[in-house]
Amino acid sequence: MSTNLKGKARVAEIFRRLADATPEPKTELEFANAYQLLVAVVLSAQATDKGVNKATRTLFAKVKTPADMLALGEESLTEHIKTIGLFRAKAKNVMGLSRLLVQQHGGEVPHRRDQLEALPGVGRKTANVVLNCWWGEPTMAVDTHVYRVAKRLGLSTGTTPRAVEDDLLRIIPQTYLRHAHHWLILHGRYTCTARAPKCATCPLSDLCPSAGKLSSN
DNA sequence: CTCCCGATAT
DNA sequence: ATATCAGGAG
Repeated sequence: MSTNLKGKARVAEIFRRLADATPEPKTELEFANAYQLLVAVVLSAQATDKGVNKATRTLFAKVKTPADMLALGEESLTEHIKTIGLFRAKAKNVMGLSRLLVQQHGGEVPHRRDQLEALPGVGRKTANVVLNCWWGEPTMAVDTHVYRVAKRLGLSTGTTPRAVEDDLLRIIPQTYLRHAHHWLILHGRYTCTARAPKCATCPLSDLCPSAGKLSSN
């Protein structure tokens, strides 16, 4: 952290650089509509996007709506997602949320946090992803990457995803909020990795209090 | 807090 | 071999 920037100026510079590197960041999950996005995000818990995409490529060719999923059935869904971790619980949740979407939301994905979080397998983080990725709302989904990167960069000292989310929403300039969570995810996935962060080639190293420390925060 | 749980990177 | 991967429910 050699660059002499502090407080709001340092935070702004961090996101200015991330924005410069990836002007229009987007999720690496593959989907063709809001329902498929929701399912993909539920399946992505503790799994890689690549692994989820491999499974959903064949699944989403057949299943485009919650009604399609009910018609497919849990047994068949389980077969499609067997290569993804936690597949039994996820299959049950996806069937449950699909049933609820048909019964209570006319087969549509609700545009409201409380209605999203009422769906089985959907918590705050998943709801935040759908609200941001589909409707472009300035939410901050705190996943494993965002949590790690935010703490290493000293953007938050929170010890829960919710605390980190609140800190980030407070300190990130409005203009960057819409894309902030994708920037932090991409940075965490490819540069500020969990085990061996690439500080030597990191574009933020001069702004980062953890640069070169090789801990895991 | 524990459980869920296969694929991949290190 | 084992840490990690777009977490959530009980």
